[in-house]
Amino acid sequence: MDQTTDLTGARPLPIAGLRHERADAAANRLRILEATSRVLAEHGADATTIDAVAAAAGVGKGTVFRRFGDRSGLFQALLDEHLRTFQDAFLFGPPPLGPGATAEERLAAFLDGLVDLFDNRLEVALALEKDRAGPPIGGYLALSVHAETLVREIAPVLDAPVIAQLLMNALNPHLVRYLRRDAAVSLETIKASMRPLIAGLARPSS
Amino acid sequence: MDQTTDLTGARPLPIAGLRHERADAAANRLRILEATSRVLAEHGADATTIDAVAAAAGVGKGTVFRRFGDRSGLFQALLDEHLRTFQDAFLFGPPPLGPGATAEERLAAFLDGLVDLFDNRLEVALALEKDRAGPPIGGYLALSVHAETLVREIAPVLDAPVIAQLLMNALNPHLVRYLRRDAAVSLETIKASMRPLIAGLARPSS
DNA sequence: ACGTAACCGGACCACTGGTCCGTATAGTCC
DNA sequence: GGACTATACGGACCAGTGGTCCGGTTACGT
Repeated sequence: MDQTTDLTGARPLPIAGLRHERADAAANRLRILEATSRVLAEHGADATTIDAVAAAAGVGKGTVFRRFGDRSGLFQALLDEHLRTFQDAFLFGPPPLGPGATAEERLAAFLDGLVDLFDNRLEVALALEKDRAGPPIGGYLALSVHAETLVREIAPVLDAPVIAQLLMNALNPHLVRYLRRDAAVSLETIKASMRPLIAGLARPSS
Repeated sequence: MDQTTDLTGARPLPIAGLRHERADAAANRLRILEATSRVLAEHGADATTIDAVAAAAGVGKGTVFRRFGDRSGLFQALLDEHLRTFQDAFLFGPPPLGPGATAEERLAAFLDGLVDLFDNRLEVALALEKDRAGPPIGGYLALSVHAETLVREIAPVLDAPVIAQLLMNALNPHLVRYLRRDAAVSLETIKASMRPLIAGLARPSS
């Protein structure tokens, strides 16, 4: 995906067909992403409007849209940064998340990681959730594919894509927030509660 | 909850403390609910704004808000009508949904029913989803409680409320729409894919 | 130094949920 | 039937939001 390695994490351009991204444009992208993080952390997902982000970044709102296309694109870009770390971990990292453990262990670790991710980056995930409508997009897609692969490996006979979707859907940011904040459920409990859901995959269904 | 039996299904008043609901008011509530159904069916959840509903009902938009409080309240009232049937079925109806089957069979039937419900009343569910933020409300609450009871019965040792939430979350209207419409997955496949998720509840986790 | 393609800012637009209040009317009591 | 009042009605109005547009600015290759 990246053709030029860039320590800042900025990708060449979200919109294709252009040669260079001007230095000021790149700088603004960074400022915007950073401002988004800040506003999310300080004021929460609901208060993080594009206007607020633009103001915090000291930039016109037109600039935000030009850089990221639309609201969804902004949060996707931000979340993708975090997702990339997670992705590396489950693709190339040490077991049980990475290769080297059984598929079932890996799936459990993957879902645990997803819980942690939502807990850490709750506001970003919530903000993104607001316009997401069903189909997994952006960084989520890679996660889906991974989950699907693991499910298929555990239970070749079952309909892996659907089960993977169901499992990933069970954990959504809104629910994590509710359980953690309002129901005072610990992360460990949430993770432990996911286990029985995958425990039934291995045995052939009756 | 209902203190006066009313064949039309209209409840006394959404807002407490008042004696009678005037006849014109009751009639308007019905017209609004009916118009909402129609608009949802014809134009989809996204296009179903309060203005559109009010216009379709031949009523001022103020009337809609007075009757139902806010957007969420309108769709909740509409969905609750449908949920009530489902509720009766799993509380008092014949097995496997109603009492008389094992808890595991009942849970499976319950989730199947939820899939059917989302499939039948997809647009209402989607419209409601738009403002719902985490905690189950209105009619959903009763469903949660039921699911929780069944889970507890199957696996007394596990954290039933959390697992119940996870299971119900796995099935959300957005996902059902995506699977059905874009991924061309059959209802049967979705239902079948939920089975392995509950299959693991019974056995003590390792 | 210059020309141009790329970029910027913020005024502007369309649309939405929600409020408000002057007017109309159902229901009741005489 | 008439009058009185709580209740309800309608739609103009408001504030907030995502997204567009374009005149003016600036980076950067030549």
